[in-house]
Amino acid sequence: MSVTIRDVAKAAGVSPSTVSRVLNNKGIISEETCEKIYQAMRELKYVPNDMARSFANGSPRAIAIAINVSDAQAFANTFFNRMVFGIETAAHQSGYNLIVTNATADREGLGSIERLIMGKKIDGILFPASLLQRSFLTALEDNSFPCVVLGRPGASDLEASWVDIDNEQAGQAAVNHLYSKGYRRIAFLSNGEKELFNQDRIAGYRKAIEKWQLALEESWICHTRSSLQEGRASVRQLLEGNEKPDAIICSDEKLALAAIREAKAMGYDVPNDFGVLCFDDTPVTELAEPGITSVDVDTFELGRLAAENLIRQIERAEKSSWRVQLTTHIIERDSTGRKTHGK
Amino acid sequence: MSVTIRDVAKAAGVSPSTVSRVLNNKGIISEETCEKIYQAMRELKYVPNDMARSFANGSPRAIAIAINVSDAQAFANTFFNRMVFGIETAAHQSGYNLIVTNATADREGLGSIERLIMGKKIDGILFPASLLQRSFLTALEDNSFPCVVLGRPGASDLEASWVDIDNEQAGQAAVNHLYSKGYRRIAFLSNGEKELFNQDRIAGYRKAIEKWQLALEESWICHTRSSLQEGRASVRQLLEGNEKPDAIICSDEKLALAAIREAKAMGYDVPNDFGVLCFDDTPVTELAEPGITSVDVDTFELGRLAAENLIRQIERAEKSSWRVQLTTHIIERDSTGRKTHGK
DNA sequence: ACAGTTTATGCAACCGGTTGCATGGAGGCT
DNA sequence: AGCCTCCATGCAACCGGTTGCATAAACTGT
Repeated sequence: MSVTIRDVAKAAGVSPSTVSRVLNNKGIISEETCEKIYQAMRELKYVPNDMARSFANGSPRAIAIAINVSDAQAFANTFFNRMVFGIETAAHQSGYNLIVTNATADREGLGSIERLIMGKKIDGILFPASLLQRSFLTALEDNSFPCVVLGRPGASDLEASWVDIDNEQAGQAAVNHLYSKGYRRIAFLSNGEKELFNQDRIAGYRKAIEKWQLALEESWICHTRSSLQEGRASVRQLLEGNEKPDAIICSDEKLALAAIREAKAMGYDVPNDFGVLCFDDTPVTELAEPGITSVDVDTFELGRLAAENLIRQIERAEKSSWRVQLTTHIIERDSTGRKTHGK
Repeated sequence: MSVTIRDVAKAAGVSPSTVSRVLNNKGIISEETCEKIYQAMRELKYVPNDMARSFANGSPRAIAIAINVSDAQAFANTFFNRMVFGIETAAHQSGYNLIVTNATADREGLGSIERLIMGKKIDGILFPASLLQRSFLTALEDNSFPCVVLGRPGASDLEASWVDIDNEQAGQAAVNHLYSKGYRRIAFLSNGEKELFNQDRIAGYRKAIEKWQLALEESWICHTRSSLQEGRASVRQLLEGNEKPDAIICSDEKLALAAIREAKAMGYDVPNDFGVLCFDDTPVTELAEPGITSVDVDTFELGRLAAENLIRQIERAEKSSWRVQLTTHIIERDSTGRKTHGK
C-alpha cells in the first residue's frame, strides 16, 4: 500500500529502528545516517502513519470537547464558537487533534464520551459545566482522566480544573463603568437566580456599589427569565417604584433590549436618563439602537487556555486542580454614553 | 495495562479470533460460545481499544471538518455552529468521530489537513467552499480522497460533491412571500456582486418577479457592502429615486436593519409603507424592531446531509459527484406584516 | 597495547485487534 | 461404512511504528 518506515529504512540502508529514532529525535544518530534517512524520506515521500504511531505509543494525541447537540443555547452561541476555535488553536499547536462529540448517552450503554475515553481514542476532555450534572466528572476523577471544565462547576467540592470568566470582577467592572459615566443609582436585572454566574456577578456588583458608596436598594436586584416580555415587565416595575434607578446592568442582550425599549416607551431617554449595559458582546449588542455597552471576555483566549492546561495535564500526568478566571473588559457603546452628567 | 481481547478469550476459553468475530459479527459462531464470550466481556468490563482497531483495519473511522480560525465571519456564525452539530450527529450515528481542524498551512510544509489525510487519521473531509481557493480540492481529487464541499464551489468545472442552500429557490421564496403580503415593487439589496450566492438569489428573484409580472427596475438591484452606513445610503438612494420600491430583500441582517432604519428616518412606516426581508435567521432578526422576516434554511440538516453523503462515499468507495440544494422556508415576522393592502 | 567507556545502530518483541487458511468434528448422502 | 460438505473455531501472520537490550566500532586513558 503506502510507504512505511521499513521502506525508508531499506532505501537508506539502515534499520527501521534508526528511522524511528530520527523521526522522534530519540537517542544519538550520526549526521551522516540522519542525512541519508531524510534523503530517503524525501524521495519516497514518506508520511508517518499516525494511527500506527498512536497505537504503538498508546496515545492518540487527541482531545475532545463535549457538546450537547440538543442544547438550543449552545446552538445560537457565538461564545461557544469562538471558544472552540481557541481550543483548536492550542491543540494544534501541541500536535493534538480536536474531536467534537455529543454528550448525550446512547441507548446501548456507554455514552459517546465514555466510549472515546475507554476506547483510548482521546487523551483528555473538555467539558462544559452545563453538562456536568450527570456523574461524568466523578467517573473521570476516579480514573484520574485528564479533564478541564469550561465554566465553574456548581458543586464546589469537585476537584476538577476549570476555566471561567471572572464573574465577580465582571460585576464590578459593570458598576465601575456606569459610575464613571455619571450613573449613581444602578440596578441589576438577572436572568436566573440559581445560576452561579449571576450570583457571582451580583456579588461583584455589591462590592463595587459599596466601594463607591452608592445607593443600594434590594429591590433593584431582580430576577426574571430571559425574554423581551418579562424583561420589560421587570424594568417597568423598577421605573415605577419610589426609588428609581438611573441605570441597569442586564444579564444578557435580550434583557438589555427589553430595558431599552421599556425605558423609551415610558418616556426615558437612553442613555441620558437611563443607562443600559449587559454581559457578553454579540452581533445584537452591536446592532441595537443605541448600541449596547457590554462586558466582554476574550472567549478565544478562554478556550486556548483551557486546552493548553488540559494538554499540560496530559503530558505531565499531573492531576493538580488548576483554575483560571479571565478578566473582562468593557466594550463601550451608546447605551451608556451619557452626555448630561449629574445626579 | 487494560483488558485486551486475549484476556477475554482466555476467560471464555476460546481463541482471540473468535472473540474478534463475535465483536464484529463476522463468520458464524455458535450460540453457546457467543454467550460465554459476552459473559467474559461483561465480567472483565472489556472495551475494545479503538486505536488498535483503527490501525488494524486501516480506517480510523473519523472525518474532519476544515475551518479557518482567522475567519471572522465564521467566528460570528451561528449558521456554521448548527451545521457542525448536524455533522456531528450524522457522523456519530455511523460510528465516526468528527475532528475539527484549522485549514491554514503550516510553515513546516504539510498543512494540518494534508497531514490528517496522509497520516491516515481521517477517512474523509468536509470543506467549506470559502476555503477552496487553494489547490486543496484538486489534490484531494487526484487521490480520490472522499470529500464534500459545504456550499457551492465557485469553479464550476470541479467534480466535487457539495451541499448548499438552494439560493435560486431562496430568491424566489423571498419574492413570493412579499407578493403574498401585497408588495408589488420589490428591490434587492445585495452584499456583494461577486458572491455566487447573491448571483443565484438574484436569478431567483428575477424569475419570480417575471412570474408575477411585477415591475422590474434594474436600478432596484443594487450591491453594497455589509454595513449599516453603506446599507442606509443605498436604501436612501432607492427611496429618493423616481421609481420607489415598496419592499426590499436584503442579503443579510445588517442590511435589513439599515433598510428599516433608513426607511423609518425618511418617514416610512415599516411594514405598512415598506416591507423588509433578509436571508438567514439569527438572534438579530428575531430581536430587531420590528422583527425581521427571513428566508431560512435548516442548517443542522444541511450538515447532517453533508456528513451522511461523505460517509456513503467512504464506505461505498464511490466517488460520484453528488449534490444537494436544500429548500428554504420563510420565517415570518413583523417587518413584512403589512396591514393595509394595496398598491 | 589493552581494558573500559562511549557512541551508533541493529535485532526482535510488542502494542491489540483482524483475517486467510487450516482443521477437526458433526451431519448428510449413497 | 465411506466420502463429502458444512459449521465452528484455532493458528499465525500482519497492520506500521516503538523501544529495551545487545553489540560492534570508535575512542579514552595509562
